[in-house]
Amino acid sequence: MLTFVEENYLKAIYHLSIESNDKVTTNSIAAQIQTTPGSVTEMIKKLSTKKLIKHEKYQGVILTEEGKKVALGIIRKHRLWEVFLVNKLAFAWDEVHEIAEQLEHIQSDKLIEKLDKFLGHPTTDPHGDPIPDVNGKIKQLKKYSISELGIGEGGILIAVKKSNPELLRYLDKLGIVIGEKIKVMDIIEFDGSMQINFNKKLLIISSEIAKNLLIQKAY
Amino acid sequence: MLTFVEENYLKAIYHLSIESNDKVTTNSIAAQIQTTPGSVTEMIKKLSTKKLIKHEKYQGVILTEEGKKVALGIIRKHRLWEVFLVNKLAFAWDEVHEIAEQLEHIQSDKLIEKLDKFLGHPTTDPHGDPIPDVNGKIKQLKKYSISELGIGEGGILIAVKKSNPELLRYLDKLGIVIGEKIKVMDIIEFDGSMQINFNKKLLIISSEIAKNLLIQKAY
DNA sequence: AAATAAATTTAGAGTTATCAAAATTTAAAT
DNA sequence: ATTTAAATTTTGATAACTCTAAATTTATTT
Ligand SMILES: [Mn+2]
Ligand SMILES: [Mn+2]
Ligand SMILES: [Mn+2]
Ligand SMILES: [Mn+2]
Repeated sequence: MLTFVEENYLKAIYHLSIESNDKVTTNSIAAQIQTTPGSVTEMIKKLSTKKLIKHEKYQGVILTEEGKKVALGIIRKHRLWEVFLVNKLAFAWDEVHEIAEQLEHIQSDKLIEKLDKFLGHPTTDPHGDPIPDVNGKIKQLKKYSISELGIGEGGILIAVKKSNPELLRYLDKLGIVIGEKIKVMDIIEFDGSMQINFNKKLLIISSEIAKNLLIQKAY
Repeated sequence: MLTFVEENYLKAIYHLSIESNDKVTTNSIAAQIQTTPGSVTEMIKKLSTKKLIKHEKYQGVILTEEGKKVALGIIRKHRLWEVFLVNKLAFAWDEVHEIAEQLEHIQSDKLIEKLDKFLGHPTTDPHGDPIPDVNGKIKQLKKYSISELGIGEGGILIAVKKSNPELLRYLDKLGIVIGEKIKVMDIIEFDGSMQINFNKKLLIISSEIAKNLLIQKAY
């Protein structure tokens, strides 16, 4: 049985490993979890002896198969609870992440099975992120940030990179929601901001916002 | 902000104070929480400095108004989650207590408000226990254990004293459910077991079971 | 190739909660 | 009123996690 803290470390390492496609560094973990490098090193030792991660001194860590399975289990719980909060309790999508951070640690396999059924076996959470299945299988469909696109390119908005409440509320304000068509109309060289066509409306977004909008390319 | 452990102590002290109508002893807390008297004394000091309980050395503790409010808030959460688990996720009534023990510590006032609304503002949990309102008001209608009754007396079964899974499953087996009429038909002097009329069926129950069946007297 | 900078680990110490066992106080029995 | 028993508190030690600051290793400049 893992502690609350151990679970959070595994989840953080998983997320960082997806971003970097490589070994995860001590400092990046410290930044993600908002703790100090010294604490991270301590926990790395612990998770290593439990064979949840592999670690060579000064060389960063990677999750073992077992560690990855645990991490995906927590992410599954997190995202299912987010669906519950939005679809059943009528929370806004920017309010649910913090609460799900707590709910993801509730221990009961049966609870998650029943919750999944109650929600109608959803495949994505309110921010467009895929929900791993019971066995930890996750459908990672290739996502492109619109900041990588050129003029005239576009697709369907499927997710938002960071579930930051301020970001999500701003998107609400602009009328940007998941599932609609988005297309790059112009790129302003000066600051990288973009003119986009979202659902037949023209909008200007900063490069910082653009980075956070993830699409599935339309063929 | 209280820790998980502090919350559990306050809840335990509240429950014990209801049973005893008096100061709660160190040993009874230790038994309830399944810990040692030494640990209880340590925590008593901590909760006293936080003014959540009052304590005189060797004389037991009582909750302050603030402590009572906190305890009732946790009980409110516990019982609302139990309703959710039974009514929405189709758990059996003997399966929910353990999970609610975890869920009761999730911190979010808004979550509980919304959950309460989603459940239709229930007034009792699946075991018949009253749910405190947002302000900590609890409708403690007078409950009588049928073990205190004489032959011919009875009422409506409104609650079960202990939410012990084995007990609850046995009651299921006997067909004993909350909300139906119950009446004492005979008392066997030898071991205190009782013959009861439950919902027009005759049943024999041990004195141990009888103690746990709580009724509201019919007038 | 040295020197400097950055990242990582180690060392030492603090917090919260736990336990077993000893010491103290209160309650019960003789 | 003593003695004995029971309840409670204190003491000393441990576990999990945290921090700051010093020491070490690796990476980057010059
Ligand atoms: Mn989230
Ligand atoms: Mn978390
Ligand atoms: Mn319960
Ligand atoms: Mn609890």
